[in-house]
Amino acid sequence: MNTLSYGLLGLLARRESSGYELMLRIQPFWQAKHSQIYPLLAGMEEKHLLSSRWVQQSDKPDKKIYVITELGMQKLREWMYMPIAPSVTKDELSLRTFSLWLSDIGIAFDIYEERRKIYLDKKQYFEGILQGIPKDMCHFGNKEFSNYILASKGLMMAETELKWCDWVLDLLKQHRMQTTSVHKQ
Amino acid sequence: MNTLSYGLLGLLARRESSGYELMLRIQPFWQAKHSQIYPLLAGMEEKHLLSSRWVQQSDKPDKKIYVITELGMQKLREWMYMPIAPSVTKDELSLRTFSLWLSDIGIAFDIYEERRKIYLDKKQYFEGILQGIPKDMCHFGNKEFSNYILASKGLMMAETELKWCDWVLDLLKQHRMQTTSVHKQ
DNA sequence: GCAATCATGTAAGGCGTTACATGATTGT
DNA sequence: ACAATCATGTAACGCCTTACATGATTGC
Repeated sequence: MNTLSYGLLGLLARRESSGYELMLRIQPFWQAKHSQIYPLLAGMEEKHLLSSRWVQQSDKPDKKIYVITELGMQKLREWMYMPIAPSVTKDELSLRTFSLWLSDIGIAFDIYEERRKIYLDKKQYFEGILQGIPKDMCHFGNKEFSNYILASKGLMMAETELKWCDWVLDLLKQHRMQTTSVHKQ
Repeated sequence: MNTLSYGLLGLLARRESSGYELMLRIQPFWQAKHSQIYPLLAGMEEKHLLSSRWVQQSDKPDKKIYVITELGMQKLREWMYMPIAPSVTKDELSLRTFSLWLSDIGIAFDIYEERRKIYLDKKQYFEGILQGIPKDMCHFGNKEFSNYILASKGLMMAETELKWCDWVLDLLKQHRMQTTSVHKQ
């Protein structure tokens, strides 16, 4: 069983979901495509960690709802005592930043302004999540506590990323002003 | 050519390196093992993006130094105009946090205190990097500028992660105090 | 009309990890 | 003694992405 499987088990322990819905729920914390999740869920059902039923829908396509079994809950509880792998990040922007000195300042502006928008969207996404969480439910032992602290982390990180982007854009603006004033002299 | 290859090309454009050194240099921004990097570099040499020479060392094992070619520089410059993929993060702690309500508060303390140490190390690592960068070199067009803004981001992110961890640990402490006082009443 | 969302699935191939293999030097 | 660091490489396997396949509904 890999980490993603345990993550899906954890989401299903909170409430039953379709594969499609699980894919959307896990996105903000672990980017996985439907083509990875569907076979994984099928495998977990074969191992009796999950059970499923088809639900007919009139306006939308039929969906397969997965429910966690007692064996699944057992495996999930065991997972909580296992060592946690360090976080892995792969951000092309960091690698691109290494080679910034090769291109002109216009490209640099485009790159960080584009990224700024992404961070702003991210910030607003987590602000929306936090607004939907009733604050009196946010204490340890409650399922809402996890949503609360995860959304708070998402918001804090997005705010920092946004701050960094603005700072970089300021440095670029300062440089552009200095070089144009040199031209005028 | 994948993103990691361009990242390695970008590092080699700044200065020549061995495969081992490249593995260490790219770690903070893109986690890749030597077993992935060595065959990649060999492939890039076959495509004439790099050239290599063996350097003998008396105290340490011999090393193969890679140098970027003019063709490699050309490919790297072209890359700077291509769209940038969004950042991908896989953090087991986030998935573990979903299922926090299943385990007792002692486990929760262990988990976030362990992570706190990692964030503190990360913060100190980037502080060290920043201290080694001469501030007068930190403007656009200079190679040091990239190091400066990347290390600044690393530091800002680590500080935020640390702040978040302390905040979570505080919430856990508050909860523990409330529940023990209930027991006393 | 065209794109997006909802919904599930498979197949091929590329990306990445773990393990194997070797071997000297340095620090605990 | 034992672990860590330096240094390069290969092989097997698992993770993950891209593309293929289908099809209804909703909004622009």
